[in-house]
Amino acid sequence: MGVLEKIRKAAPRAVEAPVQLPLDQILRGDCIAAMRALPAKSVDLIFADPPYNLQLGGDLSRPDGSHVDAVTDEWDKFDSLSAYDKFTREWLAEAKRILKDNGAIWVIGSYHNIYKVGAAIQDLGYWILNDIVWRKTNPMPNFKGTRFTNAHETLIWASMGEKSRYTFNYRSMKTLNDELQMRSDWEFPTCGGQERLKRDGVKVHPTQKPEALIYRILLACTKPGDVVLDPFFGTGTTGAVAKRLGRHWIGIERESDYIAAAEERIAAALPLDESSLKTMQSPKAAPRVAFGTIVENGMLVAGAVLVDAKRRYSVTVRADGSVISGDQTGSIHKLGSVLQGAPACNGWTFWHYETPEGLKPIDTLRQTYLLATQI
Amino acid sequence: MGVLEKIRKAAPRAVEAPVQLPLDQILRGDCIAAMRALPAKSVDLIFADPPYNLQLGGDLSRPDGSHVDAVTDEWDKFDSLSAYDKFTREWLAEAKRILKDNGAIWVIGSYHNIYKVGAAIQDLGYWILNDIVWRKTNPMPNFKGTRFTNAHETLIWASMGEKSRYTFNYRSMKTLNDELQMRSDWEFPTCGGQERLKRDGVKVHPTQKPEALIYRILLACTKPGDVVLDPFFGTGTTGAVAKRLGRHWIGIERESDYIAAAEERIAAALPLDESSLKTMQSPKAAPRVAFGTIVENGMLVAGAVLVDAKRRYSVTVRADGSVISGDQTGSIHKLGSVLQGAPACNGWTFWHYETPEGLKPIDTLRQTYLLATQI
DNA sequence: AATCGACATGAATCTCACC
DNA sequence: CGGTGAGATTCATGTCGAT
Repeated sequence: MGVLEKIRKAAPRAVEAPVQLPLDQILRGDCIAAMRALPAKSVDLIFADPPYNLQLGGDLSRPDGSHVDAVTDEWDKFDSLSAYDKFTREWLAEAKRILKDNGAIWVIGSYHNIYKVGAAIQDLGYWILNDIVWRKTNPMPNFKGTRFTNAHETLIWASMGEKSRYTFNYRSMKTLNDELQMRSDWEFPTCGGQERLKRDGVKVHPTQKPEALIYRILLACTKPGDVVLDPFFGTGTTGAVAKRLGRHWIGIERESDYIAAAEERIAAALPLDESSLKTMQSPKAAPRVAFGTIVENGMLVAGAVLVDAKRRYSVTVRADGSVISGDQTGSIHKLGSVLQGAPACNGWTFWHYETPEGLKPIDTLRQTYLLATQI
Repeated sequence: MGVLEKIRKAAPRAVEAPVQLPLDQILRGDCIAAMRALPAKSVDLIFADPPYNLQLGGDLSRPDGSHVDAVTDEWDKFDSLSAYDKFTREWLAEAKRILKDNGAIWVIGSYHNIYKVGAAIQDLGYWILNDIVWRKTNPMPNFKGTRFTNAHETLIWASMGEKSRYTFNYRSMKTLNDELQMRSDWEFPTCGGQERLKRDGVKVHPTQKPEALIYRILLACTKPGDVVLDPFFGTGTTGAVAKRLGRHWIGIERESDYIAAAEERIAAALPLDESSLKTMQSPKAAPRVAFGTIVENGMLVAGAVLVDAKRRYSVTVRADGSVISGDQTGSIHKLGSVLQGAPACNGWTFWHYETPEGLKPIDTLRQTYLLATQI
């Protein structure tokens, strides 16, 4: 074996250890070119929100005559369906090179593009694990009455191959969903209100995603310290959530306006145990509220301590909505029963949190949440 | 209209008529071969529930029915994936030939196959109108806790092309949904109980679809008397629902066990009577009333003044049913849009007239007129 | 100080018959 | 095939100003 061959063979190993990843940074530039500059097998998870190639027609107005602000940005325009197909396969191939063997990818899209994305994912040898439906609580109606209200978007979750050992924090998801398996249909409102980034009263990005959506994905499919890459970074939702959850992130973005907004936003994001109350929301319709939802919405933060009414027991809240006491972990209900040695326990009424007015049962948080979301 | 003109208008219909379709029958045989025997542009709607049989583990059969040994190596996987792709494109191409220019297709699938199906639909020049999520109220849990509970299936609704004029009974859907637009996420239980066909206590078909799902599709996208083709007929859910709704149906099925079950089932299905079908018709079918008719009948007199709800604009009614404001004249719709500077305006709801009880939209006059002249 | 109503807006492939 | 004009068409949520 010649020297060159030896070097070639040795190179991969040498690369593996001291991998030089631009952690917690935004790389400015074209998505595919920037990905090419990243080392192979170096990233744990990719979350991608690529252009949807909407192909909108003329102007659209509401029945009241007001104008609908559509996505008209250049980055969403492609010459043809096959040009979009080519673009999709190129970035997905680069993504596969960059991912670790046990890594995984999430891609979000709508019916305009998700079938092309999914077909490419399968052709490239990824293994689809689930598709997830994001049901919007407040979608834009179909103003002309021509179709069904387009009330959802689709996410595809895929591993590197059939045998790959991907990360799935099953317990976290089950706890987040109040001891029921998390299903493939998730309900969140669209990104608006305080969370929506604006400059001079105008939205910075036309398609900003809700943090709650990314939060659930990173909680389900990464471990603390993992590296999450977002090749279509936009205004940095992925970076902000990754920072909150103690994950490393890398963003790729072309538009400097978006980069500036993202940097400011991520700088202001607080890691979980310090973050202050936030108002996001999720479920509705269902009278049942998972304790995880209370945490997801920031009404209680990870690290908060809960005690029973007589302060005999205490537990600490974790990011996935489970609680911990010594070496015991589980749902609020489970730990209530275990610590008391009782056959069952309603965690909602058993556990309390500190307020300036004294202890209050966490059920008041659930009531507040229901009031805010149900009317 | 003179006699000659009437004949000229009728002529195209005469050409359409003598198409020889095997209505309300099950064609036994291979789906693609049977479709080839059907005439072009003859069917109004296709509902298809193609086999999903990919990556299910254990036994696997190709779309053509041949057996595939357990998938263990990459080549086999690729082979089965591309074979499925080829099969999908073949039957979708035949479907496109058979459909009328203003026809449409529905296909149901899961993440195993729906991306291949959707990509093929787009490549073949169909135009996707919506994708619909069927949320199962009672999905099978993920027993191993390795993924999210797969709690939904996906349906794609596509027309023959971007400009095609497909059928969509908007009002029926809105009524069905309690006067809110029907959304793209539908909730139904899986098919079970009395509805599930069984023989000797064993389910006849592994993936029988709930009738409620097909019912909603046919109600939304067909008119009474339309022809619905189901190329993967199975136990005939499409036929049973079509018969109930007064639509013609054609089924294609290979397995004689399924055919026998389907025939028995459809024979027992009872059609809804005409009057109940009629109530589900769109009020769009109600005859149009010109504003001039209202004036002609003295319900408003020339010289009457109309204003908008906030009294910001006003127009005067003229004898021919036009309205005037300053030097602007035209229809109630045109002046509504011109005065507001809006791209369009529904004059019936925009303009109001004075009554002792206050302002009322002129649409109430139209309703009164319709009530008095109908029946 | 609460409450109410007007107004704004969100990844949207958004009319159709008749000259 | 293009132009024209009549006619049909919206839900949930957040903000802000008026009462």
